[in-house]
Parts: sequence; C-alpha cells; structure tokens
Amino acid sequence: MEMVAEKQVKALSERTLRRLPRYIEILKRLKSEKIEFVSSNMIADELGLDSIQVRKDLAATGVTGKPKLGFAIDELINGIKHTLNWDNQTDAFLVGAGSLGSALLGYKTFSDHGLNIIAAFENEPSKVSGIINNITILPIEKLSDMAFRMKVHIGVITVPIDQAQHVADMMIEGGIRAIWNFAPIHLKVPDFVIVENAQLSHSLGVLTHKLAESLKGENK
Amino acid sequence: MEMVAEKQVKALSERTLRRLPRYIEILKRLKSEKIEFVSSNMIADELGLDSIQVRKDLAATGVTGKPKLGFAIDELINGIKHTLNWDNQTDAFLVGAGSLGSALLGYKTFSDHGLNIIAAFENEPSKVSGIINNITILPIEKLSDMAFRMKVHIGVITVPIDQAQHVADMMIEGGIRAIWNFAPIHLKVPDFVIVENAQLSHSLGVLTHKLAESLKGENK
DNA sequence: TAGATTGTTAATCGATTAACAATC
DNA sequence: TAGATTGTTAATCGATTAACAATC
Repeated sequence: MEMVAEKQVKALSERTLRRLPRYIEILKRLKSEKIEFVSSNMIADELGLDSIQVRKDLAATGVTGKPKLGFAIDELINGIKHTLNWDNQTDAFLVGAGSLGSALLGYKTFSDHGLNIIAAFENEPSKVSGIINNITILPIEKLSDMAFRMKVHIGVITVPIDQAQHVADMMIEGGIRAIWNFAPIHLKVPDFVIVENAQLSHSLGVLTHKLAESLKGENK
Repeated sequence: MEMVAEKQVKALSERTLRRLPRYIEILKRLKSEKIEFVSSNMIADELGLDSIQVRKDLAATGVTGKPKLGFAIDELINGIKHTLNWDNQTDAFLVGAGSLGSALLGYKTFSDHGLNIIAAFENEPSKVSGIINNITILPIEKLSDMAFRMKVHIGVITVPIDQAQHVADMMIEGGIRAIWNFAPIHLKVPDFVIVENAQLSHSLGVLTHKLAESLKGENK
C-alpha cells in the first residue's frame, strides 16, 4: 500500500480548476499572434493574477517551463486541455428545451470543452421531435433507457425548478454520472454522482451586492 | 478616523455571497410549506453544508435567530435579499441579442434578483428594432449616450468574444459601473468598475475534470 | 558569465470547523 | 429546570503569497 506511482496524483483544487479555462483563453490569443513562449508573469498580468499562483496552477497540469524562456504555448494549451479532459468529448443529454436549453443546444463551442450533446429531451409535447442545431428533441420518457443503452455519462438540466429533481433522478437511473445543473435548486444525488451548478443567481448576487456597496461608498 | 460605526461594516466574503442565494432557495420552499422558523442545522442539512457555516453566513446579513427556535423565515429571506440588494431593482442594459442574450431577455425572474433589463443593443442590423419580452433592441451606437442619460449602472455582455472588450469600453464610457460578462474573455476595466464573470466554460471544466477522475478511479 | 525565469519550500492569510458560554 | 439552539472566540485547514535555490 505504498503509493502506486501514477502520472499525476495530486488533486487539483476547485479554485485551480476554475482558473485553467482562463489560461487557455489567453494562450489561444497569444498563439494567434504567433507567439511561441510565454512567462508566468505575462499570463498573470493579462488576467490580474499573481505569477506564483499561475506557476502553481500550471505545475498541476504536469507541463514544465524552461527557465528564462517560459512555457511553450502549444504544449501548455494541450496540457491544460488534457487536465480538464477537454481533449476527449463526453456524450451528454440535455433535458429542457426552453430558451436557455435551446441556446445551449446552439453552442458550437462545447465540443472544444469536452462536451458532446447528442440528444435533448422535453416534457412539452409541442416541442418534442423538433430539431435544434441538428439535435433531435425526444420525449422525456425515453431518457433513462437511452442514457443506459448509449452509455451517456453527462446530463445537462435546463428544466424549471419543480421538475429538476425528478429529471436528475431519471438521469441517475440511466447511469448518468455527472450533472450540469442550471435549475436554481440543490439536487439530492448519491455520492458517486457529480453535480456542478451553473446558476445565474449566484453570480448575479455577487454583482448586485458589490455594486450596492460601491455606490454606497460614493455618497459618504 | 476611528470607525464611523455603520449598520453593517464587515465585508462579506465572495464565498458567503455565493451561498446566500442558495439559502433563499431553501427558505422559499420551507415558507411555501407554511413553516415559520428554521434552524441553521436544518438549512445545513438541506444544502449539504455545516451548520456553523450557515450561522456565520446568516450573521453577516444582520438577522439574528432565537435560541431554541431558530430563525424566522420571513425575516431571514428579507435580510438576505437586502444584503444582496435584491430588494431594489437596478436598471441594466444588455448587449448582444444572440441566442443566449435572447434567453436572458426572456427571464422573468431577474426582477426578483435585483436586475431590471430595460433595453438591449445589437450590432447586427437585422436584429435591431426587434422586441423580446417587451424589451426593445436598439442599435449599439446609442449605448453610451443612453446609459449616461438614463443613469444605467449595470451592463450585461452576451456578444461574441471579439466584440466584448469594445462593448465593455462603451458601457464604461456611458457610466456603467458593474458588468455581468458572459463572453469568454478577461475584460480590462478601471478599478472602479465591477466585473462578474458568468462563463460557462469555468463550470464545465470542473465537471469534465471531476468526471474523468471519477471514471478513471473505477477502472483501477 | 549575468540575468531572467522556473519550481519548491516556508510564511502568511483567510475561510472553515470546533468548542463552548449565553439564552430562550 | 433541562435541553436545544444561537453566536462568538479559538483551533484547524487549505489556499495564496513570499523567499530563494536551481537552471537555462
């Protein structure tokens, strides 16, 4: 039981994981400007971070830099993508073809981010059997069986709040292991299921609070 | 210079701010079940948090509980809303009436979250002068002037990546003080402008990474 | 070689968790 | 009164930042 050495054992913190896509953003821009190497300092400046933090984050991807030169941009992009598993695509089902769901179905860029939405599901009969961005909308009853048969591992929930838990249950029954949840509700799931919340209100609350504080400070 | 006592001086951490909307979600549900008091323990259980953390967070809103009884739900909801400034509505402009922007324009619930989108702006002439959810879509050229004249303080950016910085600049020129940014780019803004990023890729990266780790663990 | 930059170990900071007295 | 729950002070934990040796 003495540490069966794996390529990369250290767990990445959630904070680091959330910064990695930001690095990719900067790196892609630099790459398009034909730049080949970048220092941690340059990245830090672009994003308003600390260069030590950038180096720590990048170290977690396993990519190493060269003293005096910095990091090879191509290698770094690939390393970060690999860490996020964005160099593979995982099949996903989306449930809830309302306006947000439809907008997500229209996103071409998810394939660059490891996500491949292969079907959508709906409650509402009038929407069923429509097609958005080449993705067919199926009746919700088929969700569990199809997820199971097609070995789909990711579920995206964009249904109203009162249906979200039920949809999550069906997903899990179908073997789905990770849920990207846009409904403003805390889903109850077994330990082996990963839930990532993408709820607008969380981010909006930070904004409205900070703005109020900032404007208050002015009238002092 | 010795502490001009204000109602509530302690700064709220960003972590706390992000949890506050989750408390509201639970509290509203309990309220609909006619429950009047709730303990920090019950809230913690519902959300998978620690009850001490819940008490600390709630303390930051200024609402106090009663030993043995817990917190009065109505009072708590109001206190949290006040902390987030969700008991006021701040006027906002949205720029970029693509699919995501249009979906956001359709959200009726932003008014419960302190946000009142009063106009949308677009580059694309074919979309200009359309109306979505009673909100008129105007040509982008009018953005700065109108923001200034109408004293709009919040800007929502849902344009493609290559236009986002320019739109942010126009917003700031028009006096906008807080930007809710959905474009996957780090905006450069003066210190007095608040930027809150709502970028899907950040949350998606956490999901795809964790799922990969989880599935890897299984085949060990 | 001198200088810039990496990568790591140590120090600091802030957030979470624990302990416990106060109180209804 | 006894017991449950709050609210606060102290302890722990983890993430950020600092210091610095290694290296190209």
